[in-house]
Amino acid sequence: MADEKTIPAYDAEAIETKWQRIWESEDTFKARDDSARPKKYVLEMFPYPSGDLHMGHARNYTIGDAMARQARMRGFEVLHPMGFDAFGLPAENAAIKHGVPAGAWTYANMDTAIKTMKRMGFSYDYDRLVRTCDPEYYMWGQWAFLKMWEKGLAYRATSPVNWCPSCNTVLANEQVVDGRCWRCGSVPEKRELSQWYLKITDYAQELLDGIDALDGWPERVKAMQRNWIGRSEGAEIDFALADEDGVTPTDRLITVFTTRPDTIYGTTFFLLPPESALAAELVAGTPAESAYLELKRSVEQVSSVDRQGSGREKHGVFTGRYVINPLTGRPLPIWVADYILLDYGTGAVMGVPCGDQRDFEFARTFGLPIPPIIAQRDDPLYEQLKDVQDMVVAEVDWDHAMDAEGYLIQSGPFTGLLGGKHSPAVDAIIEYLSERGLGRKTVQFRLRDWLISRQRYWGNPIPMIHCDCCGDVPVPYDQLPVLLPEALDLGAGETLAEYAPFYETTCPACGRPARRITDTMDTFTCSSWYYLRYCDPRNDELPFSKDAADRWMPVDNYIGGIEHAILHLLYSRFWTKVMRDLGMIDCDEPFENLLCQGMVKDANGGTMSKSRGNVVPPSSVIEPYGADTMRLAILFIAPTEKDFNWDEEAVAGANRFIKRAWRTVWGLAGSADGARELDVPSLDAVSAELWRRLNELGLKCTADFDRGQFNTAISAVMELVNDASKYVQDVPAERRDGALCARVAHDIVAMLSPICPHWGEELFHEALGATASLYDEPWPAFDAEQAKSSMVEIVVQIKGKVRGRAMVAVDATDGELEEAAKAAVAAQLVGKDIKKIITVPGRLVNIVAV
RNA sequence: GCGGGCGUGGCGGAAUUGGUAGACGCGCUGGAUUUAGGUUCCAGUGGGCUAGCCCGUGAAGGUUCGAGUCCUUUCGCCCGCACCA
Repeated sequence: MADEKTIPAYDAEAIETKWQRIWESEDTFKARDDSARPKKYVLEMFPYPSGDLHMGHARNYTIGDAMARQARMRGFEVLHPMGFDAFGLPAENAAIKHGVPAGAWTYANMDTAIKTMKRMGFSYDYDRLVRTCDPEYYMWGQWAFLKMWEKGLAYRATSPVNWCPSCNTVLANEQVVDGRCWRCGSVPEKRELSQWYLKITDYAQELLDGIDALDGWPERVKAMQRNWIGRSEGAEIDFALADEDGVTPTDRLITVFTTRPDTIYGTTFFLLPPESALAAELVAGTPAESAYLELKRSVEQVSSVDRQGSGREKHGVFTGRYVINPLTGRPLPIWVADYILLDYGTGAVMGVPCGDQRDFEFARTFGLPIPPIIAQRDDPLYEQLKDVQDMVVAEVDWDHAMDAEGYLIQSGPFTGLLGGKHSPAVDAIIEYLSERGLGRKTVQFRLRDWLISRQRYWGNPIPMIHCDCCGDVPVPYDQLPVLLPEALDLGAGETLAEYAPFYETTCPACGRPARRITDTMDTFTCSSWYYLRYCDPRNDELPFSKDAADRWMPVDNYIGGIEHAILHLLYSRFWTKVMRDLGMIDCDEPFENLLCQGMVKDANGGTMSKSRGNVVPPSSVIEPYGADTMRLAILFIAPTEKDFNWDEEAVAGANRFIKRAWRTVWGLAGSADGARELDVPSLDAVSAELWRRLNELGLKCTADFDRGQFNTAISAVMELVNDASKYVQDVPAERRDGALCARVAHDIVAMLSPICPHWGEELFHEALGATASLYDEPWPAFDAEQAKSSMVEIVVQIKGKVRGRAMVAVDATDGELEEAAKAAVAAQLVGKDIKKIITVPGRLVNIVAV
């Protein structure tokens, strides 16, 4: 019998070290490919090894670990792997700064991080560890590139790209955030370069459609992806370039894209972007040329940051040339304007000042006419022009464009139709244009192809060879991997492009001397499929076997930061679909449920950063309190998806609870009677109530775990610990039910163990006498029937206001409920007329009386 | 401008389908233990007053026997995208 004096002290460090050693030596968390249990794949976004782990990692992995451990107890075969996104620029920078090879720096950091992961007690299957900078991993990225090359999904093209002058490399569109480099914050320059791309646009429609089925993803992430893909329905319309006389159409057509073909009768000018080759050609040698060149130059000087914002003043130059409006036959002056983008749509726009705010502002700036072609029913113009097909009113006096729905006026045969996005007028005009070969219905995406080449050393080499005779030739599969050389002297500024032992080779097609491509792939290519490699991490014939991937995929629970809402999560969806089309897997969405955990801020709500000096390192909590307290605090302070401010008091509170629960379990264990089965009918009233609470709170805790709502799961266990400790305190030892004590102790330990695993194992073995791991133990079963009490307190309302309470049998009939309720508030019903009585069994009775 | 989300005590936050608002914890107040501090334990803790009633989930309406929850309007905040035609 344990009393206060014999309960061992809670020594977190000793307990945690002990169990970490046992789990490791017993392979407790190995995922078995041949298990008959249903699978669950729990995954946290793998870290970049830039040093030790920080609080954000600790939170991310604690959430995943609690899920993984609970899933195991719930009978799943759990795959819970970890790895490192190990290529990237910080390693190169460190190499240059400290003179250490990038690889050595990276591997040392990974070792540090693994130590911390183990110290936190995360239940990873370390046998499946993946490091993206290992040749055994990255060669399969090269393999995938070659497969995509064969399918036409990888290609080389020359176009204006974002060049980061500080990182000395190009960036993908997705990596330019708010007009700045996602990593270093520099403003990228536009450069015309030959670069390598993956054709993610081939999957634009499928990537968009797939979002609808991602029920387990947060709305905001789905919204961001939809936004990024940016589908627009509209029409392409061909405008004939006019001869130099400005009125005679030539054979040369310039096509525009518009979502509002219904407004074509309101077009009064035609727009090209400053970078347009056509614009340069049109003005060459004309009086407009110098003004055009000046505009072009000024646009190049303005950064893309400053070019943003709809309030910006618009600049333009008239080229002196015209196109012909295909429906009205009227000539339209061609202007070059700085608000037109070269790489969206067709790079040419019809200017409709009446229906588009930007065009409106442009027209006002340059004195171009703004004829009304759309009006709402309550607009006087509507009455005046609803039947007028010809242009009668050539100018409006509005102060902004009318871009809402309205009825077409002065619009030829389409006058009177309802116009707007997806309107009858749009359909009618597209049909009219199509029949005459002047235009066609089309869909535009904002999504661009994924620019994957980087002019950096520490990355996965693109497995291509350039031969002067044969062009770009793929490295044969049997020559993979293209190894990244380790002998480069980064400190001296040497690059792959200058390192002859790497780039000198022969052409696989003709055998003549040729040069390897010295660009490496964007690190996001490495992180786009690591979750597939975990399924079969040591395969040396394929990136993964189909059997293994089909067994484990999709990832059931994916946990990580919101910062990857577009980049990583979109690329991974794309990669998965490519693998599916290669016949490598059956599934076509990699992540079933996505949880974006909130940030850990400092005590004042500020972002933790080294430069601010407000970083709370995980070790500062582990050392005084232990990993279990840290895990408990992280999960209890706030719901997983919300930001929280680091709170030293709350951590101390978590430690207080874990110690109290420790004492309570030992106290219960001291009264336990392992030999006897729990006999519920024989329990006395106090014991029966504890039994009922165990079932009630156990059910709540289980449901909260299933929803990933750890803060309330913990609060349910806290309530149970409160009740149990009161029981031990109030009931004399000889009157406690030993079997009940054993059961309650066991269930408290089991329910808290996904969160405080070392604490759980120690109590399970030392206080409760178990011999096998707690994680081979099934999650406790609770019974909804046993959670009910025989009597229940109901609320008695009069006209919806609480006026009294009554104890009734839980299975009381409506009539009994009414009688009990009336008795409880009899005094307040005197002289009143009861109109109606509503009864809600087990909850309340509402008496409507006046 | 477009899209997503959120407003509940001093604080973090609870509240399946509309059914006792504020679970659980932090903090605070009082008490016990203690030489003291800390620890632990007990009691209390939304606001108001005339002390058993009134008011209370950003605000105002509505539906309902009954609204934090549903509907309408409105205010405030956060996040993402944005000269995308």
